[in-house]
Amino acid sequence: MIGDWTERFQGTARLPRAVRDRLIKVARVTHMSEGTQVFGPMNVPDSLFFLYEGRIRVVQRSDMGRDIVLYRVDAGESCVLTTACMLAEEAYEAEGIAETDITAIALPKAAFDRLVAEEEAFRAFVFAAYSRRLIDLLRVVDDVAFGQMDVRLAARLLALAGDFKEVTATHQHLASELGTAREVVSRILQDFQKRELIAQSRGRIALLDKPALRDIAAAE
Amino acid sequence: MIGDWTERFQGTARLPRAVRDRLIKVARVTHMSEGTQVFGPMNVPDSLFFLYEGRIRVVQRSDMGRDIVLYRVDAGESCVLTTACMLAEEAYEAEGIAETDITAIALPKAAFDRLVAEEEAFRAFVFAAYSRRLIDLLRVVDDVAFGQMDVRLAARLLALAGDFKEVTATHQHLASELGTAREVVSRILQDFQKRELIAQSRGRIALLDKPALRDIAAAE
DNA sequence: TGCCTTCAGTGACATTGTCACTCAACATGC
DNA sequence: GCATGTTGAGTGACAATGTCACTGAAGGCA
Repeated sequence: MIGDWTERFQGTARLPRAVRDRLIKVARVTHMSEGTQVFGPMNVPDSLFFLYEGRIRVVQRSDMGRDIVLYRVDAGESCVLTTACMLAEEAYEAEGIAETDITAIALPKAAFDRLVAEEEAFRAFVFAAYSRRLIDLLRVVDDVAFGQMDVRLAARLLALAGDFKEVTATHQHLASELGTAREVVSRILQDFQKRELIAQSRGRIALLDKPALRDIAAAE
Repeated sequence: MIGDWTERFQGTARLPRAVRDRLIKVARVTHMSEGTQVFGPMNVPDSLFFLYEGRIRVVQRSDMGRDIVLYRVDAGESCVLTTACMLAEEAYEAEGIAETDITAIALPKAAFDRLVAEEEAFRAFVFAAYSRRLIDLLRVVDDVAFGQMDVRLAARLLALAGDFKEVTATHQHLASELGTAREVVSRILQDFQKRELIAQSRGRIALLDKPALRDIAAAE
């Protein structure tokens, strides 16, 4: 059942069967439950993680209470920040939190090294993963440095909602997504509510007018 | 004279002579003068750059006039953002600008691939470079999202001054370093001046009290 | 029903960003 | 020297965002 995990991997670099088979041999499958800290400053892994099932949220945490979500690792992707940390052996402050129950595949460093050396497809996959995260972070920098908060909030609501019409999140959660304060989120949501773009109840936000929200989010 | 370039490379992964010799064979040496755009959205390189001499400033540019410096590439380092871009083939908005005259070594993609496959030291070097930049970007996100402007400005002044007592930069330049507006920099520098931490003249800032500035910068 | 915890709303204020200017410092040509 | 143009810096008013100290509402539970 784990045998087909590589088929889930996205991006330009799908791994062929031969690579997949080699991976399976050396990998250890691990499970973690929702809310677990997968990695963090105090919790540096000695293996490289590939996510088979579930989702990880990677968060930058400030000395004060504020957080900001850097990106999410979905099933089929690799979490290169752990790799980065392992290889650079530098301090960093980001932490990864299991947003659902997860199944991950841990690849010991030596095995990783050998695969990178010997399998071109694997190499391409790893580099693509790195590149993707670098570009994700560029996006975050752009948003935080130059983006307006209402724009960012509208975009985040739409992203969190997906195909649904409702988001289950407190104002505090949304603030921690965007790296701002709860009061700021409250203010902007009030405004959205007055304009009848959303309806609020405790812990839930109904998106009444997605097209209008998309307009706001597009002003980026 | 270029033969010893690998010796300059920093970090955990210095390249041994064998790797170095292979590199020299396939690399093309290029020169660019100060102010040239080394790479950018409209100017995607087809090779991987290793900087032999000089410095490159990597800047994120917003749709409005504002900029922010992401990091600098010094002699002996590699510019992985170009790599990232090449491999991911995704759009990005950052651009690299030669801050001095530079000498770079361009490695065609095929040669890069072969070296990564065959030379463990080179592989380690490349991964370390990626990791370093990821961590640099985490730092930028942290600064922009949670840092106070006076703290960031004090830190940047000290960094730009190095061992000297004076910084040659306009308020606009400093604003573009930090991703803020000129007026904000002016205000804060006024304050520093009133407190006799600096002295200003057109285009130059003398750091009168570095220890005090360091105190301010340390409040990060 | 009466507490208790968590979530959301509010007003005052500080910091930062934006806009529309003015003035000062240098460069250049006469 | 002087007139003029260009660039760098200062200023005040205002908007957006962040911080603080609250209040009150919603839901859980004994």
